[in-house]
Amino acid sequence: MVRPTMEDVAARAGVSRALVSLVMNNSPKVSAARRAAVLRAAEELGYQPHVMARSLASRTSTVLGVMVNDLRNAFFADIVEELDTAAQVAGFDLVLNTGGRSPTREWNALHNLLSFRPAGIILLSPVVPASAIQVAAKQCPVVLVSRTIRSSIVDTVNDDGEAGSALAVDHLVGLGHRRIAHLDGGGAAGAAQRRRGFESAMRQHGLEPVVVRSEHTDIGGENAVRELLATYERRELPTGLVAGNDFNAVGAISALEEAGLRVPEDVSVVGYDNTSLAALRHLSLTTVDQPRKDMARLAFEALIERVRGERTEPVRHLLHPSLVVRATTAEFSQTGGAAR
Amino acid sequence: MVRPTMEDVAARAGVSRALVSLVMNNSPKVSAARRAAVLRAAEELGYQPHVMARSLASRTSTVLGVMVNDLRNAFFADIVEELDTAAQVAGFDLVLNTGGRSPTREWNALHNLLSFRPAGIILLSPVVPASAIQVAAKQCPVVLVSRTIRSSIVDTVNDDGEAGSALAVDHLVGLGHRRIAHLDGGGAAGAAQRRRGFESAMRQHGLEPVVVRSEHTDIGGENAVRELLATYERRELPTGLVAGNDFNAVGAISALEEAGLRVPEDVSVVGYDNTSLAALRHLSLTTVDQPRKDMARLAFEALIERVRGERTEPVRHLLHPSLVVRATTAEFSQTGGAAR
DNA sequence: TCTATTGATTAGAGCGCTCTAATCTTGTAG
DNA sequence: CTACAAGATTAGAGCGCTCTAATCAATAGA
Repeated sequence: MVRPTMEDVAARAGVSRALVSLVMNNSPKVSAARRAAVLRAAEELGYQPHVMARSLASRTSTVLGVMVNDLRNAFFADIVEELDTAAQVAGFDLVLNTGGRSPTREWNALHNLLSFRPAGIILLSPVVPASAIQVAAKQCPVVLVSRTIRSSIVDTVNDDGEAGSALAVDHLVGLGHRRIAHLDGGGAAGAAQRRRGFESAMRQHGLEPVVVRSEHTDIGGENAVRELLATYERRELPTGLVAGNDFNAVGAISALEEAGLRVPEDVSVVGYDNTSLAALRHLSLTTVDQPRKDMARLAFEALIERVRGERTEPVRHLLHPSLVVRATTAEFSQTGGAAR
Repeated sequence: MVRPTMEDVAARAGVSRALVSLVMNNSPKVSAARRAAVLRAAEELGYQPHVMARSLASRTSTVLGVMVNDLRNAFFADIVEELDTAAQVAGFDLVLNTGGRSPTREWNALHNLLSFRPAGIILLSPVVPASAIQVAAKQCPVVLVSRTIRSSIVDTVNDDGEAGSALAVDHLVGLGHRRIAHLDGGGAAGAAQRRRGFESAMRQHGLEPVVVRSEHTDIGGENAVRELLATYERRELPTGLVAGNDFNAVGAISALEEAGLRVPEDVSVVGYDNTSLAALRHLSLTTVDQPRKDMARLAFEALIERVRGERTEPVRHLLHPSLVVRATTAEFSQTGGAAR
């Protein structure tokens, strides 16, 4: 288990430790002969530089701290995957933490990341108070994804939840729907923006926004629809639903079908997030897609720019979502739709 | 961005660096007065030990390397989340890599992990050759999840895919089904075992196993069912389907319903993996559940045992999956099922 | 009063590397 | 043959910490 050090390689190659260091960092000022000798010695010994020692000595870090509040959320898992891909290319390593949606746990996690003296930190939808983020940002560059903050030293990357909801509303209105309801995600991340976007888009169309309190789960969607069914007469029922997210949409569809209403013939439903769920042909959910890849890329780039000191002005990316039209939305028909 | 060091804390507290070190590692041999003074100085300066420096000096590591072939796969994301939770409790930090299902990329990722001189490494369903794993295992303890290997220094944690399929078969047979087909996952991880388990379970019941080549996707499930429909007369069609995974099952259900067959009245379908998909009330898929939490826990424990040197014998955990019965399976009825 | 003994504190070497400055080689011009 | 610049190599300090061994202080025993 005891691994060779630079000293060992130097001895075997018959050169100094400093020369080995130069070779390992492929410095141009090493003669071809020595370089070959060192490389061979390293190969024979199975030598590999010690990242931490290197980091200590060079006062630089190749570590990027990543804290994700919940990795089970496919959205964040996707982002992490993209971040890692970019990091590998750029020669960085990810130290990853989960915050479990708990401020205190996140606070600890953040501390752990900082104790690595990382080059930078990316926080995915953190729930810690802004002050904690500000403290971290004084130690190294910090980029926030799916969270905003008023700070001149923190960059943020968000999708425009308001625009996303507006996209859904516009789509439904374009299909002739007038009575449209939003299933609100409550306190979930991004839910507030989605609701705001829904409301203002509806008003823009001169329509009255109907908002039902719900949750970002399928059960939440079911309950919300039941409430709708209990509140409105059949003929007054909204014919278009803008769900808080895809799970919510699926639940809504279940409850609608249970009540004898067909989707999309009687009611059109739009989800949000474009999860793998939505793409299933079985569901073919019309939904709003957040450009995760772009978000990850921009977050990574913003961080690296700061790390390299290429920029000091804060940057706030607000990405435009897009609508993926599938089979749960259709033209509004007075009569209640044609058969399939 | 320049952070205080132990020296700074020592100076402010009026003690030596060594004493600060003792306090930071809460050694019992420090007087209460000094401890308080040091702690206060540290607090005031916002001092935090430098993990890498500590690691270098102490010749120990709190880093656990984790390589996951695909984080987008919810199964692995769940495992990572669990691993991190355990790691945080035990005082370890995760350095995470993704392998992108590519042997060469995985090989690089593995090297990156090793360059941290981690305390141990956990590989989630790696595709690198066994020899590479063996090489890594000579440098630090290695635990494999969802992958087997013949090695005396590597621990493994797997779910018993054969048993899982058998569970599905037993369930269907118990419901009276006799013509049962398996939608094979092809080269996907674990697919071979699931098929073997299916075949032997069927034979055990004195039944002829029917295997249709498919994939672990919904499209794959649809195509497999279409093939089945094209091959068999209606009355000869399998009445039970054991899908390769949940996505596959959903696709199969789509194709069945498209062909006018009802699930579960005409055909019962069992998935595999118990993804969030299966739990949706809309689908309510009967499926096989892999005990992810247990798998993560056992993997972590196995690694820590090795790290602590408490065990040198390899351990091979084979976990028993369980069947989650939901609404896509029902008793076989000669007539083609009762109404709902 | 002096010496053990125990407990608290510190000096200083060293972990594996980088980096600056110094030294050693060449090659070339005078 | 000397001088010197350019290139190649190395010595050695130092990154922030730990850890062993040494030192120091205070109490107890004789």
